[in-house]
Order: sequence, then structure tokens, then C-alpha cells
Amino acid sequence: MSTIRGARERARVEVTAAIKDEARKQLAADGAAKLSLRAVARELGMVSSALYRYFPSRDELLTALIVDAYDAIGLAAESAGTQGAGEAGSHATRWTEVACAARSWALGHPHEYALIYGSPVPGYTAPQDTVGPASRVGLVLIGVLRDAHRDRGLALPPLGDALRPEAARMAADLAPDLPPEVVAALVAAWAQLFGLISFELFGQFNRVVEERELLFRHAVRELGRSVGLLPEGDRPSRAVAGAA
Amino acid sequence: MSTIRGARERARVEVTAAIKDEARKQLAADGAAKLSLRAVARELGMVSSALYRYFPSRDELLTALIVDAYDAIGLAAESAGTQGAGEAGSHATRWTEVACAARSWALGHPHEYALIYGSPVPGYTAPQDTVGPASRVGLVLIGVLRDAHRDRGLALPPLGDALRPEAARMAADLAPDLPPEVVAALVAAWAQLFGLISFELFGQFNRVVEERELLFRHAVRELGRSVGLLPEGDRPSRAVAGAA
DNA sequence: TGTACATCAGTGAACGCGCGTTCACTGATGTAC
DNA sequence: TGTACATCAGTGAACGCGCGTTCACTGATGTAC
Repeated sequence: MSTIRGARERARVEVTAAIKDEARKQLAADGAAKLSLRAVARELGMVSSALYRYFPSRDELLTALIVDAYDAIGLAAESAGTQGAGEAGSHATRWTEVACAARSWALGHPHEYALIYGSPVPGYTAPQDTVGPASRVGLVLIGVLRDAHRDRGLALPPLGDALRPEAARMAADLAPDLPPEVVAALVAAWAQLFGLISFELFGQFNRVVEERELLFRHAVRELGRSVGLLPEGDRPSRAVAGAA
Repeated sequence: MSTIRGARERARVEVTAAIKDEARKQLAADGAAKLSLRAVARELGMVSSALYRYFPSRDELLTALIVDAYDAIGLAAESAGTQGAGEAGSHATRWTEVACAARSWALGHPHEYALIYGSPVPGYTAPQDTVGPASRVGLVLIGVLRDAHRDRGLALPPLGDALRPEAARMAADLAPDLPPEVVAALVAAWAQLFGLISFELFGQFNRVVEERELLFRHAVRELGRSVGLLPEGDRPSRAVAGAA
């Protein structure tokens, strides 16, 4: 699997990584639209046509960067989500930690974040390879709610008639063990979480919000409430039956 | 003010509009990064250098499009917000209507939306002219809450110590007549609203959400609750004193 | 009302630039016998 | 262990393209007297 056979293969892995690193550097400097194979090659001391041994086109390089970015923010969320996964009663805290991990990664990698959560790159359509990595953060959030539901149930009022079938469909797709109203709220909260991050990163909070981390934590705590999580210490008022 | 003196001035206004229209068309076709003065001129049957009589540079043209886009979505929100502004008890409905108007405009003008709420255009820094228009949607939301607060008060638990000073500062800046906890919740809700719209527009809901309008309306209703609005018919459980 | 002058929209050529991609090639590394 | 061959990373030149911006110019529209 991860064993590398010869010097040639080893070199290939290293050069591929170097290309992506340099491309990421240029992404950070000029944004995705200005990412240029020629510039990457130049900086690496190669001739531009040499890159075609590693990526068949500029778009494929972009795709690789997108997949890496989804994986990176997904990994950040996952490690924040598994820490303290055992301690009961801290589900709201875990929820917040996951959200904060996503935000921290975004602040540390603004252009990579823009690549995946900003406007789609013109003329570029994301291939199938990206859908798995793209869902990792969402899966972590689902995991937190699953644990919370198992341990103490999630308190959320039932849905109106209109949304009920769609919520049931989404629940069947994403998390059959969670109540549909929780899944509907979760999908919305997922989008809203990235709304908070994007507004901060893309400058909409300039001259409006100063203490951005404080506001973020507050909003995320409320988002947790909106999916049925209760802050530590509270007990659900109308607990839904939870397994185990 | 709006009187146009001579034929020359009239022509200038018309050509300026034609340039912006064509630029918007190209924006819709290829995205902001590919917007090209030469292509716009070509399509208009002019020589590229002629555009410099109207816009001193590509960036200035982009700025004009950005301002127009903010104004357009702002106007959409405003007209949704003033309809039914008189009818008491319908504040939650107005809130939802404003949000739906923003979403509708975004769905109808996806590339202009991406221009203002997507990743910042590389190498482009928004000048001062954009900050006024950029705040119009937010101001409409503030207006709805102001009316709701005047009519029946807004029910929201007090803030924790950490966020209180920042909330007070934001309230003083944005809406001195609203309680700080409402202003803090509103700023977050504002970002979250656009998170919902952006996820839908930028494709994150592909293969996840089918009934997007239903989910949006549901989430927006809950967002209204998060800023202290209560759906029609409900009375606030712990009404904060409202003026008038 | 008529004339001299100023303003300004639009032209056309040019500058200098960087881009993605193809292709025939060289020479080093790996493989099969 | 040694040799013949296949693989493949990297070269260098070239193709064809579009871009933003400048500049001296022409000719029509507007203005002052």
C-alpha cells in the first residue's frame, strides 16, 4: 500500500508533492484564478512541459488541490471531534470544538478555504473525486449528534407537514439513526456554520465585528441548540428516547 | 439631479449602461476572473481603448458591477421588507420575506452574487464606495427587528460576560435602539443567512438537499427565532420591554 | 445668428506580457533474460 | 552478474492565443462671444 518500490517511484511522489506545495504557495499569493502551471514550473526550476508528467492539465492540478483542502479541513474537524468523544455530557462542547477547528483551519489557509467554499472557479466543474472529501466535516458533525442522541436524546420540536418528507429523505441518506427534524436542522446548521466562517474570511465582518472568535463561539453554541444539543449541565426538557 | 443636459451626456449615460450590461453578461458566462475589457468592447462593436473613456481600468469596471450588485440585492430586500411593514404581528413573516427575496435575487443572478458574496477577486481590493451598498440587506434586517422590538419586544436571554462588551459596541454602531443580545444574534444570523444561500448556489447542497426552498424557509424561520422573533400567533415568554 | 474655439468619444496601431498545451528529443533508471 | 531493451522524467522550441493599457489622431458635438 504505502510502500514505495524504487527510486523512480520515490522521486515521483516527492516531485508531485513539491508541485502541489508550490501551487498552494501561489494560491495563497494570487488566488485560484491566477494559478499558472508555467509559474509553478518556473519556481521549481523545471520547464513548464515537465509538469505534464505529473498532472495532465491545469484543471487536474486544481482538482488535486481541492481534494487536499477538503481532506485537510476534514482532518482538522475529525481530530477535534474525536478528542473527548468518550466523555459523556460534553456533546455541546465537542460540537463547538469541531466548529472552531474548521474556523481555525480556514483562518490559517484562507485561499485554500476560498477554493473549496468560495465561488466556484469559472469554467471548472468539480469531478466525482471531490464529493467524498467534501463531506468529511459534515460527517463529523453527524457523528457528534449521533453520540449525543445515543447518550441522552436530542430535544427538537417535530417538523411541519411541508418539510417532513424531505427531512425523512435526508435522514435516510445521511443518518438513518437520527430523527428527521434533527437532520434537517443539522444540514441547515452546517451551511450556517460556513456562512459565519466565510463572512469573517471574505471581509463582510470588516468594520462590523471586532471580537470575531467570541461572536463565532456564541453563534456556534446557539447553532448547537438549534440541532437539539444543550449546553453542559442542562437536561433536555422533552428528551426523545435514545438507544443505550 | 437626474436631468440630462445634452445629447453628449445622454449618450454617455447610455453607453456606460451598455458597457455594464455587456460586462454582466460576460460575468454570467465566464465568471469575474475572466471578465475582459477587450471582449466587452468587441461585443459592443467598439475598439478596446474606447472603454477607457468610461472606466479608467478593468478594476473600476469591476467595482461598478459590485456596487450595482449590492444595490440590486439591497433593493430586492428593501422592497420585500417594506411590504406589509404596517401590519403588526407579522414581523416573523417579514423577516422570512426579506430572506427569501435575497435568496431569489441570488438564484436569479448567481454570478453577480458570487461577485459580492463569494471569494474575493484575486488582486482586487474593494474600495470605499462598496461599503454603503454592501450593508443594505443588513439594514433591512435591522429595520424588521426594530419594528418588532417597538411593537412587542424581543425575547432573548441575556449574554454571557465574555461577549457583552462587544455586543454593546456593535449595538451602539448598528442599532442603538435594540438590545445588545439581539444585535449580536442578528449579526450572526446575517452571516448564517448568506451561508444558506451560498451553499445552495455554490453546489454544496448537490446530492444532499432536494427541496431547497422548503429547507431554506424552515431554517430562516428558526433564524428569526434566534434573534428573538416569534412565529405569528405566539407571544414572547419573557417579553423585553418595548417602546411605544 | 454665425463663427472660432474647446471638449471629448471613438480609432487604430502598437507595446509587452503571460498563458496552456504539443511534440520530437535525450538520457537516466528500471526490468527481463 | 551482465547485457539488451523498455520505461519514463525532463528538455527546449514552438504554436496560437488573449490580455490591459498607452498614445497620437480624427471628427463630431457643444460653448462663448
